[in-house]
Amino acid sequence: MAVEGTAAPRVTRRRVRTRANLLDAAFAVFAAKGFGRVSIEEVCEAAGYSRGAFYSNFDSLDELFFALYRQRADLIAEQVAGALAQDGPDLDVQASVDRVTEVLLLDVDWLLVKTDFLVRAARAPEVAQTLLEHRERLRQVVADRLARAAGGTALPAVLGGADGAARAVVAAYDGVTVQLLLDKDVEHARSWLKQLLTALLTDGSGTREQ
Amino acid sequence: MAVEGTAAPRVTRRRVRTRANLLDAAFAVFAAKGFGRVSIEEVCEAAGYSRGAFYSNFDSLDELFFALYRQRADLIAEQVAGALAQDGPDLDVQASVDRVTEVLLLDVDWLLVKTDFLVRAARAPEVAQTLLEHRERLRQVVADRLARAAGGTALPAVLGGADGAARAVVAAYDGVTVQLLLDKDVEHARSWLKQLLTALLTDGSGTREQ
DNA sequence: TCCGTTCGATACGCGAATGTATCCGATACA
DNA sequence: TGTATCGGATACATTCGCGTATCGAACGGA
Repeated sequence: MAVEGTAAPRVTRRRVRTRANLLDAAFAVFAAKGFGRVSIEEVCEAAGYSRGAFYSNFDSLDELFFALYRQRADLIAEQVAGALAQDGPDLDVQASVDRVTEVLLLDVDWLLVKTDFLVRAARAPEVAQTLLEHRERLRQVVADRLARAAGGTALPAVLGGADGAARAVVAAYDGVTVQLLLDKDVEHARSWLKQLLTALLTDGSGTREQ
Repeated sequence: MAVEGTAAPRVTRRRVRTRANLLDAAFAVFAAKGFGRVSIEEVCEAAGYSRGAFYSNFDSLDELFFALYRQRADLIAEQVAGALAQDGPDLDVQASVDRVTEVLLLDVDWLLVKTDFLVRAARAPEVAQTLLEHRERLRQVVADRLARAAGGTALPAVLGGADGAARAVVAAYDGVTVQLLLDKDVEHARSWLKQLLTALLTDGSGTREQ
């Protein structure tokens, strides 16, 4: 027996597939042309449906975009958490940095879409809320990892503990992302992010120049 | 006698004013609604002109946006250069960090427009070129300043000299910008950027925690 | 002040994208 | 397998923004 309070909407199998297809197509189209330059029809065409299917599943392009972001953001969050959880409690930070870097700078298309979403969020507080929550989740995962490792490696006090350091990690990620979006050099971005994170999370004792 | 090779286009005074007004209005409208959601007519209305004036001065919204970006970006570049040049050759980095931070995080509207421009650049290589050049100019100014101060304060070697450090400064700026666009807390962003830059440009010797 | 040029306003036609209303085929369940 | 419901396609009206062509007024030089 369905335990739902309201009338059961009869969970159709086809609907789920269609919705997923629309989301996937939207991701590709948004990445290629940018959210601001995409019409509903383009998404439908890319997914192999007509506009009727779209309006049956979403109210507006904005709503689809929002759903798309949540879907992918959750996925990334899981991957990052996975990359950080899989090693022991007192392993070196360096290894974690490497693994997280691989995950964060895996897919340029995602960075493109994410930046589009940022632009939207910057002008819509309720959208910004979602993005902030996602970032907060990521930050928390990183902070936990750093706190666990704090026994082994010391953090620069200027940042204010594992919490501040985690914030710095996110900032570095965002900063490198910007450059990557312009020069499209993923490998360079990766190595540079590793470098940045290393500089931030370890102090430079014994290796300063001149 | 006009020394121009081609026929003199008779530099009208009114035209200059109109163009400037359109650019100013565009800045306000773009900041408020985002480039992707602005029509030519909206810009004209905000400036107090009709579409005829627009098409007499620009070929497309893209062209106006491009012109707008160049104008403002040059302005910022000058301000930053000024903030860094005004102190002596061997003054402490800290003072420069403070002054530059004030300039860079002065105007949220500019950050909004700049991010819109980034999104466009990410999908149009020729636009990206302009943005990269602007960033390169900024980076160079910072690198010069850091090189001058290198005698006084040591830089963490992980970043690879003044050049790498300058790159890191830009990345930190971009990273903090993202957060600022979401929470709109300019003061917090400023103090945090200072903190980040300090952590990046000085090593943590003697002040690490635990 | 007069005149030729330039600038910007107005009016028009056009195409694209939207949202809706309706219809037919697919699907789930008995 | 029959049937009621659901999902997506099609067709339509409408709105919106664009680009152009034309006209009157402002401007700058003599």
